[in-house]
Amino acid sequence: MARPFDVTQVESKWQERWLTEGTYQVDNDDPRERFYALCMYPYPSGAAHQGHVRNYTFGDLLVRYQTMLGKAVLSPLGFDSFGLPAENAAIKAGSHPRIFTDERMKELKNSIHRLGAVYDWRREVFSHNPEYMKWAQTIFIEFYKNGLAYRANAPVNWCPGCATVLANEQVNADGTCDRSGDLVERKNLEQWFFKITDYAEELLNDIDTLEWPERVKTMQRNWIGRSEGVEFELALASNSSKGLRVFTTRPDTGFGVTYAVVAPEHPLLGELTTDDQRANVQALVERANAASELERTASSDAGAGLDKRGAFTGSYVINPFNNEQVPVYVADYVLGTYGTGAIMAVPAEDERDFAFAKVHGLPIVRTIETPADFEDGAYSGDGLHINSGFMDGMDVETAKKAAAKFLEEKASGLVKVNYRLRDWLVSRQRFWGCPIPIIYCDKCGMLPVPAEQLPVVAPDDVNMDKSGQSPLATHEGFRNTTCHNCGGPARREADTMDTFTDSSWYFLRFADPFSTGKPFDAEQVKKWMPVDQYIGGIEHAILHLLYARFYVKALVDVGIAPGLPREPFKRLFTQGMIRLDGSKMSKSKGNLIAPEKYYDRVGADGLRLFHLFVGPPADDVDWTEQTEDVIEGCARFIDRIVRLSQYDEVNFHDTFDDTDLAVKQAVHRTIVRVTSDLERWSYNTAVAALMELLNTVSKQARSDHGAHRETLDDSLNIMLKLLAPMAPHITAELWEQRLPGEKSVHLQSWPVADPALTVEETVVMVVQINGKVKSRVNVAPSVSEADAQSAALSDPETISALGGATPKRIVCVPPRLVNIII
RNA sequence: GCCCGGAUGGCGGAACGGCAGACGCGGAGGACUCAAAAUCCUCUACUUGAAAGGGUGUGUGGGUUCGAAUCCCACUCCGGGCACCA
Repeated sequence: MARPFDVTQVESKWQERWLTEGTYQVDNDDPRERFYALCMYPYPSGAAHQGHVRNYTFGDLLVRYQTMLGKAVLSPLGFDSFGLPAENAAIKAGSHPRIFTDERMKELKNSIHRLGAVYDWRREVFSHNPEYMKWAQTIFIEFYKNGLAYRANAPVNWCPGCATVLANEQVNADGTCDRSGDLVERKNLEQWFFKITDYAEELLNDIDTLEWPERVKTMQRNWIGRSEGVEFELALASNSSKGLRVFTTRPDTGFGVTYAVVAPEHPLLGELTTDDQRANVQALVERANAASELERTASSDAGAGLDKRGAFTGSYVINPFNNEQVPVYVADYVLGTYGTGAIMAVPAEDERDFAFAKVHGLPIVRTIETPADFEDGAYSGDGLHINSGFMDGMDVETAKKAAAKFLEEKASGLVKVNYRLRDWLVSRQRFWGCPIPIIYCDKCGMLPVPAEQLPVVAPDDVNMDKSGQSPLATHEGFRNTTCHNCGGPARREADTMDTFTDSSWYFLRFADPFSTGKPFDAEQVKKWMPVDQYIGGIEHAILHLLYARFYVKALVDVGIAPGLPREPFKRLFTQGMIRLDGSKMSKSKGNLIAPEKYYDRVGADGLRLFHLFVGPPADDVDWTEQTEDVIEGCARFIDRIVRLSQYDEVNFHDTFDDTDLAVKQAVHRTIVRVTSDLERWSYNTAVAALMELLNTVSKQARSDHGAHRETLDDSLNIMLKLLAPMAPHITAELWEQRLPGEKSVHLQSWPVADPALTVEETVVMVVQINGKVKSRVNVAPSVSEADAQSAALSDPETISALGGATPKRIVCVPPRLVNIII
């Protein structure tokens, strides 16, 4: 493809200039209105792929557009540089993850640079930078001191492939590891947790204040999983001073309780089990322990619940509603980690209880009248209560309140809210992460590492082989230390922090990486936060976006970020994925399309235009054979602009005439269109509008009649400004060629349309007969209803189409249409 | 099973109750050229018709409306999330 300019030369020239002239550096005391534009900082996996290109194209467009609007735009970038892939690659290559990571960072940075995306690199943050680690550890210690970080023995998700524990959020719905795909095992281990559950309510409520895609908000709401109910006591039949606490969201169905169930992990199970049932119970518990989390909690195609496995404990409890004895079972469909680990079972109104009751031959008592067409099974809808004593005749909502009151008085009942959200497990038994800054002293116990000893950095000569324990634990030099409190021997914590802790506050550090002696200066950060526009992939809908929200709230509360807004990301945009042959492009799948070949052929500008033009930014993109042609088409558009702005085959005339006015109007209407399209994330139509404008301008200028020189120049200059955020290199180059000595197109103000040029003098009004278009007439945009009607009825084509019929009714919507009903 | 999102020419998509298919890709024809590439111009939903013109058409079926791709109801298919959370 022969191009009218040297792409590589032009693009590298401008990339150098933006960098060396610090065009997009911005200071914290900048007096202009502020805008914080942020793309999720990447994991450095090597050269950029099309997903990165898409992400940074959108981000860069925003940075340049907001700058032209006159704002001080904060545009930082960094790297989420701790993580498993580097560690695994280093083990394989016999290298060190830092060497590996530094190389990948360099590659990625280079290919982002070649895209022409501009950042204030003075603010770069990367996780394995000791300075960043120091503050990450400081934050951990502050969380610890404020009771937000704690150590506990708990059943945790263990991934054998990654040889580490995982957070709940990193386990897929089918029980496999989000990263390696291995089946996750359940283990009891001492681990570190962050108390995200303290913030469950706030995290849930604040979702309403966010300008985020509904989809993401719904996913977070579901993940937090709030449910309101009553916790109360079922007294043991054998000893009424003791009770089994259960949680239910349906206290109104209490009269239908025909048994109770405890989880296999329930602390009271031993006591509840009678001697004659012990063998059965033992077998059930053993089977539940052996079963993977997958078998226990996941489901088959038949929906929730496999076979309802359980065993009778031999004990009975008293249902407080009717004082009847009901048997207590142990079953693995009840989870030890949710609610109280025990439930009251109401088979008539709960599907799972129903299935269990059927299998074990337990009675089913309906407490809600089922609708006439209801067949069989559990009925969970609304209806009037029956068989329910004082609740008979009440609807579900009313009965819930009555039952709660009853349980508060009679059964130590407590109205309670439970969340599906669990505390965030943050310790990892891996090497390439930020070490947890804690020591264990035999005399003084568990102590945070003092500030002056931070950061705790791992030594280089550690054996990282997967042995199931933390690599750092095997390094005696690291492990053994001295207690700063008593001077005696102590051991360091050998686990590292989840890398999601690093990505939970990097955006705060970006806003102020300059202050010394603290993670950041809250006063400085306050100038930029919250992020005005956050851009990233939908895959972070739960994990990163929930953790970061928690971090910011916690940082404010522990006093590291006083006065900061409690929500970090005001607006979020999630871009679509790029798919090749139906599956997501990713390094692990090995189906990447490198941008490099496009940089040489069509330029970063061509590739950027393609990503903007191919479809709505939020939609997925299918990379097909046609894609190559569309990319060529985008480069062709650039070439046409180059040729036109160099007056190639252009004719001129001397005086401004109607054809020039029409062009001028088209230009100003395009300003309106492009501006509104950029504001509403409709980049594909913004590019289309510019293509249309080029067609219009070029057609006139290259006709025999030609263009008025001054009008053409104005048109071209405005077009270059509108295109500048999308194709920054060529627009900067052409601007410089056309207007030498002027400041760069990127420092120009965004064009404003002249209202006098955007109004239409006449518009085409459609004339319909019975809703079908029969004719078109020209009318003034301000035409009255009466004039519109008479214009339609006197139109010859309409008269002939009517064929003498008398209109029954005429609908007038001036100036758009007249619809004649006959 | 529950909750979201989607379905428009050969293809990507446009149209925020008012001319369906902007813009681009592909395709056809033409100009330029010794020729090709590049570039430029014209046409391009389907169908019927020699043409003028007519008919049909936004996943399917209903509804609201003078008027529906757009709003409502039911369904089909595709994509995503959640899923024994009491």
